[in-house]
Amino acid sequence: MSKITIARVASEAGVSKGTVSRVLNARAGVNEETRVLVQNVVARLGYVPDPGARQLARRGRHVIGLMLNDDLRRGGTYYGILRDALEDRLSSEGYHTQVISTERGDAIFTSPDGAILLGVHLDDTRPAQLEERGVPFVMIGRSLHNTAWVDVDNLGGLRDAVRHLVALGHKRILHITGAHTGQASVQRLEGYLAGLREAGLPEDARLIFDGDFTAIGGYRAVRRVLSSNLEFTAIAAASDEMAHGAVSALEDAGLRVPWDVSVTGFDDIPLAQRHSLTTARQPIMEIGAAAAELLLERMAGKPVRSRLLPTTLMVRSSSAALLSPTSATIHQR
Amino acid sequence: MSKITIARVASEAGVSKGTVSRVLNARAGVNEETRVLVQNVVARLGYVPDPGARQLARRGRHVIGLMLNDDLRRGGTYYGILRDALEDRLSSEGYHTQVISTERGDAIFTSPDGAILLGVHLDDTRPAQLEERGVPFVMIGRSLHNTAWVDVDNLGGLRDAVRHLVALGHKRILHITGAHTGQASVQRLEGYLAGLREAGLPEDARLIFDGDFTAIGGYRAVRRVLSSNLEFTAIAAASDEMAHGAVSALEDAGLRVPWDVSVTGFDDIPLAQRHSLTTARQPIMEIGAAAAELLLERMAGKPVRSRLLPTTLMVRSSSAALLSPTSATIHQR
DNA sequence: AATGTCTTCGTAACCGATTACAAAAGTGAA
DNA sequence: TTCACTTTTGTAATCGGTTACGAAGACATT
Repeated sequence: MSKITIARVASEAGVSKGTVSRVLNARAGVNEETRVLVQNVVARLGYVPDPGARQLARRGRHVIGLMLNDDLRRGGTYYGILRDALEDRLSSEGYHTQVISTERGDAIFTSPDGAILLGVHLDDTRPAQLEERGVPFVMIGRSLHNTAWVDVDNLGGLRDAVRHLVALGHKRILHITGAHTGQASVQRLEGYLAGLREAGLPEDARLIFDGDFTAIGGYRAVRRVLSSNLEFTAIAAASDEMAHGAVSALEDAGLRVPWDVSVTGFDDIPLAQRHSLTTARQPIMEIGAAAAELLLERMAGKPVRSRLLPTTLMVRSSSAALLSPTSATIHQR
Repeated sequence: MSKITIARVASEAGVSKGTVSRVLNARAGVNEETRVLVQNVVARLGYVPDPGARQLARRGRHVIGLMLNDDLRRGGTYYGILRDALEDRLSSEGYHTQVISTERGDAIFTSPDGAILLGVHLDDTRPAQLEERGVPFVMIGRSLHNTAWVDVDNLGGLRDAVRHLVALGHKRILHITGAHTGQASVQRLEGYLAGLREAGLPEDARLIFDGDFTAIGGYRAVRRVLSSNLEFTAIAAASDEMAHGAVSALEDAGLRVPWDVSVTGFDDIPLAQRHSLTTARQPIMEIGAAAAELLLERMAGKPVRSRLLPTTLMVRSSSAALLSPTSATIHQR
C-alpha cells in the first residue's frame, strides 16, 4: 500500500489539492457538499496530513512553546496528560508544541508564536517577558490580572466535598490544608469555609490542620488530630495524597473508613481510584483543551479571556452517611 | 533577521545548494577545499537544516507513535519528562511524535513509521501487532527477547545502595520491596540480595518487608518492623516514596535519621531532593535519548539492540556512618 | 441581455531541503 | 592538440503540503 497523500485524496474525490487543503484546515469558501465529500474520502482512506510538509508549507514556523518550571516538569503527575490535551488540539490546528525549559534558558533566541505557562510562581518574570516581546500566552493554574488563564475551581471543588459530607449528616468536619505557598491551597481552604458557612456550621480553627500535599503530611495531620481528643466524623482533605495518608492513619488507629469517619480528597489521581476515595476531580483534559482554545483565540487577535473550570465530585466508598445521629467521640488510640 | 536557509549558505559561500547539501550529508565527490569553505560558512552563520524539509526531501514519512498505557499516562511521574527527552532527539531528526492512546485505539489504520512503547504489560499484544505490521519499535521499562528495549539497571541500583550502606559500616540492612507485579520490583530485590552476598552478609528473610511503592506502604512497613523488635541500622527501600514513608515512621517513633538509622531510596524524584534522601537516581533523560537513538537505528535497518542504563547513587544526608561499632538494638516504641 | 457581485474551485508558485542528471573542469595518454 | 575518462559542481525535479490569484459559474440587478 503506497502512501496516501493529499494528491491521492484529491484525485479520489475528484477535486483539486487546494480544495482538500481548504477542507482540512476548515477554511471558508468551500461548498458544503464538497466539504462532506472530501471528508468522507479522507475518512475512508485514513488520510493524515504529513506534519513535516505542513510545517514547511506554512511560512512562519508555527511553534508554540510550553514553558514550565522544572520542578513541576519532573514531579508533576498531571504534566503528561495535560500536555497530551494541549497537543491534541494545537496540532490539529497546525501548530507544533515545543517544550521550553526555564533552566536551560533556550528559546530566548527564537520567540515562539505563542506560549502556555505552567507552574507560574508569584515572582515569576516570564509573563512580563512574554508580554514585552508581544508573544501571546495562556497560564494554567494561576490567575493574573489582565492575562489569559485557565484554572480549576478549587474553591468550588472543596465546597462540593463539604456539601456532600453535610448531606450525609456530618457536622464535625476537619480540613487538612495543602502547602501554604500555592494559591490553590488557599482557595481550597476558602471552599471548605464556604461549605461550612452555607450549612450554618460554625467555623472552628481547631478543625483545620496543616498538611503539605503529601501522603505523609496527611498521615501525620490525622495523628495530631487523634492525639488532640477532638470530636469529628469526617475529613475533607485538600488533596488525594493527603486523603490517602489520612485514611491510612485512621485505619492504623483502629478506625474504619467510612463507618467511623468519612474522608474526601481532591484531584482524582489514579491512587484515588484504586483506593475508591470520594474526591473532587480535576478536569485535566478539559483544562488542556481550554488553554489551547484560549491561546488560539489570542493568536487570532481576539480579546483576552479566561476560564475557571468546575470540578466533578466523584462519590466513592470513602464517604458514607453518619451512622449514629449524634457524633461519636473519637478516643486517642 | 531573516531565516537562514541552505540557499543563503550557498550564496554566501559562492556555491550551489546542491554542493552545500553534499557537504552537510558528508557525501563523496566534493573537493576538499570547497568542503572546508562551506563548513566555515555554515559555522559562521550558525546554520541548522530544517528537519521537516529534510525529511520531506528524503522521501520517508516521519511520524513516530508514542504508545502508552492509559494508567501510566495519567499517573506516571516520569512520563512527561521522558516524553520531552524523546521528542528532543526525534524532532531534531525531523520526526514528529504523536501519542497513540491504547484505549482510544486510533491510528490502527495509519501505521506510524516507528513506535515507542511505554508501560508494556506481560500480556500486551502491541509488540506482536507492531511486529506483524513491520513497524520498528522500542520498548521502555520492560525487556523482551528479540526486541529493542531500554531499561534502567534496577538490580545494580539497589546493589549500589547496599554497597554504600555497607561501606558506612551497616550490617543489618532492611529492604522494603515494591509491588509484586512489576519486574522492576523483583530486580531491585535481587539487587538487594546481591549487595548482601557481595559483602558476605547473610540473607535473612525477616529483613525483607513488603511495600507497594507508596509512601504509606513504606510507613507501615517500618511500623511492622518496629513492632517486631528486630535489630537493624539501615533501610534500603525500593523507591523514594517508600523511603520517605520509612523516614517519617522512624521519626514518629523517636528515631533520628541518619543518626539512628540510615535510609536509601530509588528513583530520585523531586521529593527525594527536598528531603535530601540518599537514592539511586534513574537517568530519565538518558533513557529517553537512548530509546530515540535505538529507534532511529531500527528505522535505518540496523540490527536490534537494547540498552540497560546504570543508575547514579546520589549520596545525601539520609545515610551516614554507623556511630557505634556494634549495631544498636532498636526498641519497640 | 448585459453587467456586477459572490461563491466556489482550480492553477501554480512556494516552503527548505535532497538527489538524479548533466555540464564543466581537470587529467593523462595518444 | 585532441580525445577519453574522472572528478567536481550546477540545474532542476521532487517531496507533501499551503495559499495568493484568477477563472468559472450562479445569481441578482438594471
